[in-house]
Amino acid sequence: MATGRTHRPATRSRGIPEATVARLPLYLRALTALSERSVPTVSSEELAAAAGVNSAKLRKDFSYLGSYGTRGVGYDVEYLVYQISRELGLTQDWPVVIVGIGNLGAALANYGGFASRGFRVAALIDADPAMAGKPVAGIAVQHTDELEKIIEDNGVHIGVIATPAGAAQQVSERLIAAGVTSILNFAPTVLQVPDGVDVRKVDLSIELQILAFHEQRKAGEEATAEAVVADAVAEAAAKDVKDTAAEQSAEAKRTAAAEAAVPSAARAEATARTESTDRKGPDGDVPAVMPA
Amino acid sequence: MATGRTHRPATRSRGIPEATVARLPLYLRALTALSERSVPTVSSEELAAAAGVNSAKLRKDFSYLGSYGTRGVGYDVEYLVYQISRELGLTQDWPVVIVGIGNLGAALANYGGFASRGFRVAALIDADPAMAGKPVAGIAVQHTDELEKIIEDNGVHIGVIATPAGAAQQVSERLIAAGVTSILNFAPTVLQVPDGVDVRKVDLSIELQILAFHEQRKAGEEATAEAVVADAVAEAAAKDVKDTAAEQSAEAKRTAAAEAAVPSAARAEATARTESTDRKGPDGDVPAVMPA
DNA sequence: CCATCTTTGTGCACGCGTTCACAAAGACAT
DNA sequence: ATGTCTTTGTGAACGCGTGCACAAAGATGG
Ligand SMILES: NC(=O)c1ccc[n+]([C@@H]2O[C@H](COP(=O)([O-])OP(=O)(O)OC[C@H]3O[C@@H](n4cnc5c(N)ncnc54)[C@H](O)[C@@H]3O)[C@@H](O)[C@H]2O)c1
Ligand SMILES: NC(=O)c1ccc[n+]([C@@H]2O[C@H](COP(=O)([O-])OP(=O)(O)OC[C@H]3O[C@@H](n4cnc5c(N)ncnc54)[C@H](O)[C@@H]3O)[C@@H](O)[C@H]2O)c1
Repeated sequence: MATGRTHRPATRSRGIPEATVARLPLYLRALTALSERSVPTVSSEELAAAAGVNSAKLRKDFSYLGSYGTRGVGYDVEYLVYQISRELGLTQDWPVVIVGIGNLGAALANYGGFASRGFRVAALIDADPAMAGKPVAGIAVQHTDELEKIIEDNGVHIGVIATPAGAAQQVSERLIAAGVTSILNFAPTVLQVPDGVDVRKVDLSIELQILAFHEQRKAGEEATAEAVVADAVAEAAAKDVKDTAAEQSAEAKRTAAAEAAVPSAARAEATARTESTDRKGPDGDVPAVMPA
Repeated sequence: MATGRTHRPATRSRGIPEATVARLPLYLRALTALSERSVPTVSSEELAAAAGVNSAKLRKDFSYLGSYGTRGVGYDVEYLVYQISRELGLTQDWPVVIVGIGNLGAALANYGGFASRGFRVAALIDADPAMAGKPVAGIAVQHTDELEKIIEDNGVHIGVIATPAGAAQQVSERLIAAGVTSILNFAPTVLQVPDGVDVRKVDLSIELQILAFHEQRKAGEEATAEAVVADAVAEAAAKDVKDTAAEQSAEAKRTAAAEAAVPSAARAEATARTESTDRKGPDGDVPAVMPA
């Protein structure tokens, strides 16, 4: 889910591959668990299993950090925890602000995993005047007016956006102008940011859609005759539109497509459909325009 | 953040690359926004800009679905919305259960973006008897005892796990045994699942750590002499441990590493450190073992 | 009907990431 | 000290994803 990486060629000689960086937290978590159980050393095989990756991959990942293992024995757990933590910049304290203290923002503020790894919630910010001063997770919510001052006073470089989609772009601009250079975005929008600013996004809806794709695949394999037929109907209808429209004006084609697509979709759905609600998300989230 | 994909070679002839699948929801969102504004057609260039990707990539992605564009004009918005929706399996209704109705689970249940794309929250499940019957987002929470029955009765194939990390593996096993084949996991654990089950994870902590890594990089570039020195000290201490330990037994090396790593880390931190809290997350989240 | 202009669809090359497989390093026993 | 056994670190091959660049398709205007 990485986005917006400028992927500068790393002036620094030691360039750790992005894919490796993304796995380091995984290794760190597994190592921390071992450390708690006072396990002194661990082999690449064992650790890889715990982290859910290939052991060769893990060894190669570690090789980018240096030679921290001992052949015939494995890796020293405590030592590796320290090295990875240092590489990830976790040996220092990162003040973080959360903007948008609604359902999600409040949950994030309450999340313990935040503080447990060197991240400190420096402030909670919301545009709703009614929220101002109200404590969430033991911290008083501050109004958006204070945003710039908060960022600057606390030397914040990492911001979390949990506002409605419509406000996200503007919020990101204010954060960046005030000094933030890393953003974790929970709003379903593509943020436009200048070079040098890293954006990572977490999008529940996208994750579910990807799962749905594979789920449909699985269902399609033990294809019920019924489903195949329904699909064929939809397919045929779609093709008809295309072929017919080819001989028409672009305008006519568009109309034909829109009209034909809906009924065919409805037909394909008929088998599984339970209830057709009005698809209209709250906040700025765009409603799906699928057949109603 | 894809995980656990079995990556079966796709019996079906039409194999859409995983990277493309992950982008389809992005395109769909941009297209839906255009559709709302009644924009009839869109060029690959425009749509790519809206989705934040390269236009060549977008065209190639669409080419896997078929030839849905018109040269010299672009793509028909409505038609493309339908095709992508169908490809993602969004023309059918997917019942979803959320397990673990705490801070996060409740926020998810309240999230409108869920229902807005063909996903229907079929049930909310929690192990806490006190929660049972309590309505969250208009749905009564049900007890874990009912899990299997709920899954089977509603034909649920997609499950969301928002329990503490310690419970996640067990919950996933029950879900899978009851018929779930796709899991969206918010708990910070690597789930062990059988072939044929897709798992995608959302891990806030990992995202922040990745951001911290890049943030540290940026800070290192306009390296203050102070920071360089502190880093060098830590580095030297670390090296010392390694070199010295090489002449000792593994046991001694481990001890030396553990002891030396802490003070050197503390030293490196000294500049930026604000407050050293006891790192102990709630729930099953593993506490970081870094210098206290 | 022809010319021009726009935009798609894709062949191709390149770079990154993954995985295999193995030589070398080192622990440990004798 | 020497041999055996375990496990690392990495060279090399491969496959996937990305982006360039362009030919072909088709719209549009004269
Ligand atoms: N709730 C979830 O589970 C969930 C899941 C995935 C994505 N999201 C996304 O996260 C975002 C927040 O979701 P939510 O359910 O918490 O919504 P919400 O409506 O409960 O909360 C949004 C909050 O943002 C505040 N806000 C609005 N404009 C603002 C601005 N310009 N500056 C600062 N604050 C502002 C509002 O006052 C409100 O408190 C949405 O974009 C949503 O699509 C939510
Ligand atoms: N809150 C966040 O912003 C956030 C962010 C990232 C990750 N997470 C992770 O998501 C998970 C939930 O976080 P939270 O803040 O909501 O925690 P929480 O403690 O508020 O909620 C956990 C809920 O799960 C229920 N539960 C416990 N064991 C269960 C079981 N076996 N079956 C069903 N339900 C069970 C508990 O009764 C509780 O209601 C945690 O693993 C956390 O690490 C949370």
